[in-house]
Amino acid sequence: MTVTLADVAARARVSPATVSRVLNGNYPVAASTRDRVLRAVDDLDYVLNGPASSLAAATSDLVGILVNDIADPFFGIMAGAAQSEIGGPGDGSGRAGGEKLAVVCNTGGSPARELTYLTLLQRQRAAAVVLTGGALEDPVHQAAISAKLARLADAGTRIVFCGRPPLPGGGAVAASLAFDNRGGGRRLTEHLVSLGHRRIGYVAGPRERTTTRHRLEGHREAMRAAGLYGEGNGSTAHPDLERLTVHGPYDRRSGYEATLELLRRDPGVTAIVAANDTVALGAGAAVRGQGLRIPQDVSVAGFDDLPFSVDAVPALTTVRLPLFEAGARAGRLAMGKETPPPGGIATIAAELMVRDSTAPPRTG
Amino acid sequence: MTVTLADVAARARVSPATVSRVLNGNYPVAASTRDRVLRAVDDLDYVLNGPASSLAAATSDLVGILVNDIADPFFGIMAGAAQSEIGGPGDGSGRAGGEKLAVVCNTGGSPARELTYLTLLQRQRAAAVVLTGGALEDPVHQAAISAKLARLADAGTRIVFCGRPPLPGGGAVAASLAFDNRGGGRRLTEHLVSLGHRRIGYVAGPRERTTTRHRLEGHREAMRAAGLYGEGNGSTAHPDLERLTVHGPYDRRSGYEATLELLRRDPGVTAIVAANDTVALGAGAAVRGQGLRIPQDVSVAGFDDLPFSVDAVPALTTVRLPLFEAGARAGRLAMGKETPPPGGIATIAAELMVRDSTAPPRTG
DNA sequence: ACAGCCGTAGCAAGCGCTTTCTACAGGGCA
DNA sequence: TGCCCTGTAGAAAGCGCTTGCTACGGCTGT
Repeated sequence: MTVTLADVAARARVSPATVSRVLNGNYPVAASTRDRVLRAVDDLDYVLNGPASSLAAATSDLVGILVNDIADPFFGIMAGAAQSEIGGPGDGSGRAGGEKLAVVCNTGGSPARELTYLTLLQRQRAAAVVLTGGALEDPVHQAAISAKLARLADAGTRIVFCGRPPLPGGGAVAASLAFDNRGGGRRLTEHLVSLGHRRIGYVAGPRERTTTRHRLEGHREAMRAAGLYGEGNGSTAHPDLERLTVHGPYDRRSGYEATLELLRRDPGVTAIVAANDTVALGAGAAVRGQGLRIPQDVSVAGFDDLPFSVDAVPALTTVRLPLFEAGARAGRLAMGKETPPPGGIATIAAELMVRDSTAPPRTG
Repeated sequence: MTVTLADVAARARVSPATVSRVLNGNYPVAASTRDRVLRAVDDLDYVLNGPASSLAAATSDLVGILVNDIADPFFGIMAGAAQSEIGGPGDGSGRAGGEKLAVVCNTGGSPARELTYLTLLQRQRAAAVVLTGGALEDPVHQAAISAKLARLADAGTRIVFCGRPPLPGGGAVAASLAFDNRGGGRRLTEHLVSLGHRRIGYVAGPRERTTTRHRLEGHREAMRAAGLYGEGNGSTAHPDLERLTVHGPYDRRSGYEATLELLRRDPGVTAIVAANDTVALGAGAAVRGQGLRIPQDVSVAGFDDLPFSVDAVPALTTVRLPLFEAGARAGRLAMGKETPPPGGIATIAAELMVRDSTAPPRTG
């Protein structure tokens, strides 16, 4: 049926072993022999049998990239960047070595699917796995993930976190690139406070996610530092702070509805901070829907600085995360092309981008 | 080292064959035996060796989804929908059968990478491949793709096109879901014409792509039908039509720059039609940057109706493509869960969404 | 009561590669 | 001239699983 190594060997009048060695380039082969083999490969249009190869060599060239939501550019940008570092040398025809199959797997934010994908990847004996985005904080799930990653790791799979905080135990993970969500959140709210805002509504992401919590903690740090809403710490916030916080998924609809809710709870809010830019878009729509102007009546801010944010009207004040750079670095780490940061953990800075959607509150 | 089928067999006191049959559920096994085996699997935390399994069975559970730009929600939405249909029954723990590993591969629009991924998938003996989005029209590349797909197909891989026109020859492809880009483009321009616009700038996508061409052809059909810019057909358009068309990649920057160019070439344009919503965002920014108001001075329209379009200010008039539905259907087709449309080709309707970014031109 | 089945389980032969070990031809050196 | 080393190629033993075929016990049918 399909062409096998043996067929190529026969045509090139060498042994299968030699063909294998030519293809893998990991053993000296005389130039004339190599040419003969390569010609035979071309003539027969031979394609290596991946499973057989992986079985015999006990390794595969699959690299998995797990994302929470593939339709969200936040993940798309990171995944694309990672993939570009993994997918072999440039986009050349290169039948050369390092060719890996970088694939992205969409968990939809579901812990069960995350685990399923990890198992599938383990089954394929993946060479590396990159986990992107915030993690669920449920201890049961976290333990399951840890265990799974440990097994993957000692089967030789390299594990990299990208935009995801390190595991409590550390353990199996080769490298963690974590965004400074807390710092970014803090600086964003500081900016608002410094403009004169006091009543700031916060549209948070889904509960129990590290990203959500860190950004929210940064926000509250800034609020408290400004002497607003007294003491209290992460878990026990001042009641007014709780009242001005609404949780929801990371999508525009959630931003829209949460903002309406916020405006209802306290018609006096002068600023809305959203969990991310997509949510901020929905928030902005809700604000305008109430007949309020941005930023004159209500300031709106996002997080991530996705490409569309600069084109929003008015241009969105947000926190820039170097998604592309982080994804690319994660890809290199996964390939072993870059040495991990000291301690295996790197924190990636988040930069405040002040644009036109925030301004001082209306006096009076 | 790692646990093998034989280990499980030993622990369950059965033969490896029996374990395999329990796991695959394709052969009668006594209930008591099955239980024993499953317990052993759990006890040992056994995970099937995918490559070995694929080798022996001559099939794999990999399904590849090729996209042009993973950071673009246009593709993300389709890919996510397809993946959700492929990834097994719900997100359940399901160690059940149909579990496939749906993976998305980002070609970045590069023909070479597209081919590379196809080869990699062929190497893995993928169960199915879904190709999404417009295709390059270069005959050489098209022939290469056709040949590759033919080989994949007769190695048993199911091929599905989603949002991509059928191959000239038809051939290997099991099913093609094609968007009615031409019709959508036509209706969009008809809408503008009916509002009274005559000088309409067109920011087209990259050359030599089916999507670009079809949308542009639809636009020109409408222009000619309105008696504007005389005759001429697809390839030989009226010079003025050419002058009001600028090509560029599918990103906001391209939209921005192309629009500036269009405004320079003819300061009298009263409407800008963009290749897609992302480009339209950039176009809108350029229009405003020139001190012009949307839609009072210049109308702007997009294509795709991505989620953010409704939140643009003003809300974007565009053409809605049912990306999620199409992706899901493609996923089902790839899994063989749905019978292909007659002739293997289905055209998916595109619906005009009139919103606030288009209005009659200023009289005088 | 015996032949024949049906329901289960095991045997063993691969699937198409990789890789260790062995073989062999030249060439350099003493 | 003879020996050993280097460079190159082949033989063959798996890698861990699937599956066609065989085996065997107990039931059914007559």
